[in-house]
Amino acid sequence: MFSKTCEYGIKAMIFVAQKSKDGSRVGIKEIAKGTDAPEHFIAKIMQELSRKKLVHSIKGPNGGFYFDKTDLKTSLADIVQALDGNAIYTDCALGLKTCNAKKPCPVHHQFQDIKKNLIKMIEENTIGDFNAKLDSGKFFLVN
Amino acid sequence: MFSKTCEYGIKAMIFVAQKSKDGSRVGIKEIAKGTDAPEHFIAKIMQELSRKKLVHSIKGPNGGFYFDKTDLKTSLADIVQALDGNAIYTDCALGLKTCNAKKPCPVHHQFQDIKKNLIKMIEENTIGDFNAKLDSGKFFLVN
DNA sequence: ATATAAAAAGATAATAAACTCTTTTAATTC
DNA sequence: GAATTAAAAGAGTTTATTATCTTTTTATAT
Repeated sequence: MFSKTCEYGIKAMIFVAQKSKDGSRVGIKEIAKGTDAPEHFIAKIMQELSRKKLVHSIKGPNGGFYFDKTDLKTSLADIVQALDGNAIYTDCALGLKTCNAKKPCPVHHQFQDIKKNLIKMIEENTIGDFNAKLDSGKFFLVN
Repeated sequence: MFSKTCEYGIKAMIFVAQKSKDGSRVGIKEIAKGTDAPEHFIAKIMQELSRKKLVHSIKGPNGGFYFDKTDLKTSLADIVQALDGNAIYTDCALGLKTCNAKKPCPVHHQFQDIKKNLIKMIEENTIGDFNAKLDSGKFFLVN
């Protein structure tokens, strides 16, 4: 469904949001451990998300990544777009460049329904929404 | 959503089904042109689909790929599974190995809904279903 | 100021996916 | 049965993704 980059990105964002509830910051090593992701790879991903202002960071001792209140409104769609681009919005299931309602590929209409649901879902779910859920201890970021 | 392999595979299967309605066979070159896919690559894909009996083929002059009546009942899901495996059935959106209803990742429930719809759709749509639709001239395999 | 901590940036390496080329095998037609 | 046609199989190349390593910059604390 998503690239590894995106999978790690979503996990990391949820992890950081969770940890930064009390205002503390999270370092790359802690994120890597907490989400079972390769340290240097997740570093690149967080850099990118930071550059795009979906998360904040400060350098130096006691530095790290953190969420501010607006960051909590970041949706899954924002993260997916930042890391995987908008292929999910635009791309035809069969890879046709100009597939649309007027000139549809044979599976266009079937997939439009699915994609509509998927897009709605990732746009409606924000990172903030997951905070409360995770507190219950009923959800997991590593196995 | 799917790999290139799978995109080409679905297009090729629809194309062959279409062309073999009157009992004729379609060669790799014709498939490649008709679906705008790299010739040698689509050859590999058809080989694999043929090995898995989702389409039939015979060698030599007047040979090529063709559908018999049971082949028409092949669903999109069959093709996806043959080429991309069953990741779409089993894989967690965040890449967790043992993510399930009992031990869900934070986005598990959201994605289960989407996946359920997607799987239902690809299982219900067969290649045969597209034949009639394509005859109308309202659908396209190349742009 | 100096040492230290941590992210940012740049460069490189490994793996997998996508694509191509060549040879072999099977079937057909003459 | 020789020539031809077309898929099957095997091997190889290119490109993209994933992952790692090294250096630089920025901030903090002592």
